[in-house]
Amino acid sequence: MATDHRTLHNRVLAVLGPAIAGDEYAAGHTFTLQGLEQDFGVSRTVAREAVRVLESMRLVVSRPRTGIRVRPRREWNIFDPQLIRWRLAGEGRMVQLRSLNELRAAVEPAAAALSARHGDAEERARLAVVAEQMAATGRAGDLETFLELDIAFHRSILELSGNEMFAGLAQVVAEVLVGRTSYHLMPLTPRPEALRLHLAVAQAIRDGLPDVAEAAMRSIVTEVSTALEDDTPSEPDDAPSS
Amino acid sequence: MATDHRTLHNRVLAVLGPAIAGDEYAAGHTFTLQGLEQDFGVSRTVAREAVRVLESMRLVVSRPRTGIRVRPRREWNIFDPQLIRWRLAGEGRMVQLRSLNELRAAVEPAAAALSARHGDAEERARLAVVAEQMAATGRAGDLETFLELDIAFHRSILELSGNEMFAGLAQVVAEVLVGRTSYHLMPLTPRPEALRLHLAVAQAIRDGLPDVAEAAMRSIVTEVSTALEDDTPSEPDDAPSS
DNA sequence: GCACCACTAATAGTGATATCAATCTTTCGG
DNA sequence: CCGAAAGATTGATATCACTATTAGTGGTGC
Repeated sequence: MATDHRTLHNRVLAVLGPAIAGDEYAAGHTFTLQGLEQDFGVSRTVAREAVRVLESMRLVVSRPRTGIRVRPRREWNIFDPQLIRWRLAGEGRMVQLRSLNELRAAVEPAAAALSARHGDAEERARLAVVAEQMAATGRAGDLETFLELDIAFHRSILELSGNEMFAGLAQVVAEVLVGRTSYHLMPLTPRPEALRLHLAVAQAIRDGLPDVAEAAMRSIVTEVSTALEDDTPSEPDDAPSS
Repeated sequence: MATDHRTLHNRVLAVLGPAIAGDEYAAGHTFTLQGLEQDFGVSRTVAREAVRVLESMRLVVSRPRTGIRVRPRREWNIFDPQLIRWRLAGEGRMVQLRSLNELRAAVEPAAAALSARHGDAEERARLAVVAEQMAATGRAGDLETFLELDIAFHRSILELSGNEMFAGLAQVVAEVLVGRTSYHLMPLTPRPEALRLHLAVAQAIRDGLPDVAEAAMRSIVTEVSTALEDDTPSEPDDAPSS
């Protein structure tokens, strides 16, 4: 999940990416390769490779004589999990989380229904086990393990749906959950209602009840929505690796 | 929308990207930079930049001594519009379209409802105009203009929803519509029912009726789903620029 | 005098090449 | 069985020639 920092251009990206994604540079701001070389103390090759990546995410365009220009936000590839992580690290965190949650509200119930219909029986059964483990670690207050299980739970459902695009969102959902935890937007011990709902989803999927699974999943994400409205942001306890 | 082919590395990508995305190389297959240099007759610089882009899309990983390895498909950033276009050009076109349509079925009705609630009044009114134009050009059999209007219609709704993530899907939906048209998966003249539904969505959004807008939009995408089940694939009439 | 067009020059990015460093894998020897 | 060395491949730097784009500059015609 964490980005590979072995290469120099990735280390440049780890600084430049969040800066652009966090709106520190207005759309239209231009960099030059030479400027980047100097600012980061890297060779031209490295600077260029970093720019190529930003370009493929549509954060910037590079043109001769003009330099490297920051694109308006609406042109960005905002489904890139890397970009999501960068944005969750910045100012617009809460706005971003609310957007992402609206997306989850649209997709995850549909995925749960599909999973109940088409998912592999063995996998479906395993889901209930994960939900039980979530309840146990949740009540014990082991947030780290809980996060892992939570990610596994939602990932399994998105993958069980049999739809590649839904499965592709697993990475996005994982970023959201990690973000919510590391920025303390998660209650210290998960709400019992949430734990109950996860179990309900798992059982409905296991028992092949699409409508029940869909409704329960919808409850999960709408519960998160209301929580996000109330909660106040805070500093990360452990800066997520970009 | 079309990719910029002015740079060499983009021309390399235009060949290599569709080849990998189209499963011509199994997961685990490795390239070497030297091999790419020779195959494409480009310098190391260019080959590396192309690899960097593929790497940022998570299609490959590059490691010393090992080379450039193709990742399993489930790790790809399948929401990248570039990648979607590459995949729509390949064998798995129909599977991909069905997945994308299931995604649309989850998202677009929700977006339509949000637009009816929160969208700017002027923009909402303009939607009905676009729907009328669609009906006119559709009946006239002007598929090219129809496609443009269709894209504009869906893009407007996704943007009016006020949710950045939904707006980000506009690019994805556009790729789908372009793909369906250029691979002749679109009827020669749009079905009257579809035209009627687009108008219904536009009017419901204009009149601030979320539930009606949502239901009508749901009808649009489910109609497409059933159409996709029956239709048989065919060759592109004009290869879409990658 | 003003508008417009063509030419010119400066400025980035683009592409190629050479060279060395770092790293991972495999193999071979103890 | 373990560890060290060798070999292969990417990673990084430096440098040069090329090209596209823009801004200026000057001339021409109205």
